[in-house]
Amino acid sequence: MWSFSNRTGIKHTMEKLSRKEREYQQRREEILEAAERVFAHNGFHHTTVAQIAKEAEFAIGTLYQFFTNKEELYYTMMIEKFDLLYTTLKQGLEHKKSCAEKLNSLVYLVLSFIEGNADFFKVFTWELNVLQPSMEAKLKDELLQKHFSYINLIGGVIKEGMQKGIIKPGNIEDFSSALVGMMNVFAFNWIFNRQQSSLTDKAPAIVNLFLRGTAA
Amino acid sequence: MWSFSNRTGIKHTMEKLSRKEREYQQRREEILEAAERVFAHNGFHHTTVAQIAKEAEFAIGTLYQFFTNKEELYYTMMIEKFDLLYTTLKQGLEHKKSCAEKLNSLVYLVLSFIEGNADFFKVFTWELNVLQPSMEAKLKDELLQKHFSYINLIGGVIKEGMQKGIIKPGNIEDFSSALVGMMNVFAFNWIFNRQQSSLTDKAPAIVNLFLRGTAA
Amino acid sequence: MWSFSNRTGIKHTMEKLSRKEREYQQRREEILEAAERVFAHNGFHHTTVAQIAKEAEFAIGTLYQFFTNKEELYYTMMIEKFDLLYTTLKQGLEHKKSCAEKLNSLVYLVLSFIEGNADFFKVFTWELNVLQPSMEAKLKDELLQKHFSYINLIGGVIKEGMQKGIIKPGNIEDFSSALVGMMNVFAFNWIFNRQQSSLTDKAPAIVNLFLRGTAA
Amino acid sequence: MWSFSNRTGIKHTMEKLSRKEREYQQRREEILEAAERVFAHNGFHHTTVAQIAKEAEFAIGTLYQFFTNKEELYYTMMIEKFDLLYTTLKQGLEHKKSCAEKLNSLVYLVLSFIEGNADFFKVFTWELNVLQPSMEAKLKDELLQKHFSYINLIGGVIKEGMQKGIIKPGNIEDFSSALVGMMNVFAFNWIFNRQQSSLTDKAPAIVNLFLRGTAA
DNA sequence: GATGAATGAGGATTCATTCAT
DNA sequence: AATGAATGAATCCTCATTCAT
Repeated sequence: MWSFSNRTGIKHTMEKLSRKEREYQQRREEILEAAERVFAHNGFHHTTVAQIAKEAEFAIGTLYQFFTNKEELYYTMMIEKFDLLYTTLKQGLEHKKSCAEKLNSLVYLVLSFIEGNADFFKVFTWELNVLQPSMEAKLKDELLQKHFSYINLIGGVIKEGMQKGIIKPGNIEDFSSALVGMMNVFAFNWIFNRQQSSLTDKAPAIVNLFLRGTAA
Repeated sequence: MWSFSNRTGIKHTMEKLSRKEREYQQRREEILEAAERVFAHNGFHHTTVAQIAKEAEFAIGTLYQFFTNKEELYYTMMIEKFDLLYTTLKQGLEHKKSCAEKLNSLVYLVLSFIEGNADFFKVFTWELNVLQPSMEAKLKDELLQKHFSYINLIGGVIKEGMQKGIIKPGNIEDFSSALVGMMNVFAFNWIFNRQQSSLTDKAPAIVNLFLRGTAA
Repeated sequence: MWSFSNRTGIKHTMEKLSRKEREYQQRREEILEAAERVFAHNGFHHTTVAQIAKEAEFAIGTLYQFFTNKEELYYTMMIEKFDLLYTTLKQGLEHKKSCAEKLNSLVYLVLSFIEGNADFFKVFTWELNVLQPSMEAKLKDELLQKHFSYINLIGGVIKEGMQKGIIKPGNIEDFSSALVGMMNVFAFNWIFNRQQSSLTDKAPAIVNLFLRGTAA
Repeated sequence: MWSFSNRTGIKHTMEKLSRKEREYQQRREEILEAAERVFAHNGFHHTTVAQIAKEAEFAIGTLYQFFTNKEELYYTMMIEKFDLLYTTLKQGLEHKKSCAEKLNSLVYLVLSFIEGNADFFKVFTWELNVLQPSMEAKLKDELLQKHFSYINLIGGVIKEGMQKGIIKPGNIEDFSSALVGMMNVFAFNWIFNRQQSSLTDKAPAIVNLFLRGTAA
């Protein structure tokens, strides 16, 4: 009997804790989303902490309970986006069999991610290295790590293509770079042209050019 | 008599003016070069006008007699670089006959220009749009114009390739974008990897991938 | 019967109240002690309420149920210390007969108090008047009152010495000041030199200089 | 002939340079004086840079061209005061013959200096160590050096007294401390009592107490 | 009664730009 | 024309205090 109430007690405690935790994470997420919107619109240096606070509907001081400073807020946002991109790709490619299928999905997923996170891409392409002389080396390194993971994931697909004889032997890094480069320009142009038309529509052209260009 | 003195006068004035003008241009150029070095090293926002003045060995106030503000200095520097790139390409492609030759030269010249102006490319890729919310719309437009000229020049080569049946029919803009995208990534990586190896070495790989990918 | 229950009731109530009261006083005291430690270590302005709360192992909000603000906490701590010093001196001098004995004890007790409350002295000497432009005039006045009581107590001993013909006639305030001044410097130096040696060792020298200097 | 005009030229240059230098020093001094007034009135932490700037009739930014930060301004002010005190004492004691004369002058000069620089003393006594956890260790050390110089100067006079048999053998440091302690309390009281009466009037009493107390 | 997350006023510092010399 | 000292608006961050739970 007491063991039950005890369990209930534990449960209750757990619920309480997890509610707190949940609320904490929720607020944190709200702030990150607000930050993404403002950063993407104004760029890192033209964004004031006050703007983000207003957008997030929190007081300035509150932001500083979640992130130690403006830069951490910025990098954290970027890192979480990369995590999401990575996870999305990982899951999306899991069940594809052929290498061509994988490449198709890859390009499609990336472009579609960018379509859905235009703000992030804007920030990513334009400001990744603006913060160069910053002190938050740790966070910056983490961000670069995430970027490498993403590049390596692409490299993996290409490597597989080579092994299967679909892609001609060559420098995997160069091929990955070429593919990423093409996706980025299209994304860049799409954002610049105010997102008329659909970015994902360009996927077939990119895959086609890449596959023919690298065909064995 | 008067005509002589007049001529002399004119000549003298001209010489004087042109010396003045020459000196003016020379100082202006020195400032732009100093600016390029400092901007490339620190990025736009982490560069102070005082730093540029020191690098250029002029007083702060003097810079403001050549450029109305920090931003104009920045954009002017960028614009002049683009002009140089454009001229270089124009001249370099002038006497090439075949389209393949042109493409080869194009890629080689661009990569080689970037190698020789790494600072500029650094700034260009990373900060082109950092200045978004700025007021100097006029200058920004001019910079975008220059960028388009450069893209169009590439488009011209591709169009020619299509007309000659070397490149399969398709969206010229897309093809240009793809090519530019590939060049940019390689440049980006090269700069990131501290410029080990030569960037121009990558030219054949890029052209090959592009030509095979777009072959008719 | 009723008297019993009454007594019990009263007793119970008293006990309850007094337990509550006791617990209240105990917490209050814990907070004050924590405050003393932190204030002495960091000074008033470099101490945050959060630090004190952590040191006291209470929540921030709890402190505010015992003290209306940071300043009150500070002054209260100081006042209680002065009370303690005063009581210690009062009791310590009570049974001394001769004036010389009293002076000896006085100096010894003060120095020994400072030795045992170095933190307090640190705060006292260095920050007594830092809070000048503060609003809590009432508390500050109380603190000054306590300080005067302490000075007067010393004055009393000196007065007695004059009446007994041991100390030459003169301005009692001046003599007290001189004595306090000497004690303070030694205390100051002792704290500054990281409390090597014993501060109380200096007591004879001080008393000697003072007594000879003021001998009738 | 040219040598003369040359000389004139040099002279002119010298005058020009020295005027700049003179003006620079003058502004610097004005700022320091304004800082002294405001710091003494409000204490370090209750003084804002804006207040000092207003008092000095300069813009905030201008202060930062003379002093790297608020703390440096503070310490510099203190250090210069100590320099002045030291020089004043040094010169004032130079031509005194007897040790008693020297002690008399010493106490008189110190008290009189404090009278004329009440603000400085206020700051000195109350805040010397408030800045403990600060980073400007270099400046703080310099300030302590100046303080030691002052103490040593007093120690020198006492040592001389011992050698001449006027002061009984003993710990010079203790004797200096005792004297400084007495002077400080009187100064403290005088400042506290709103500077009624004259502080220097207390000099004879102090010297008398000290000399009798330490007589051989 | 206890808690500690949220608040936002306040202050130090930077730096593009001006203008008197 | 060249200079660079003076300016002060702008912005990041801190922390005493409050109040909903």
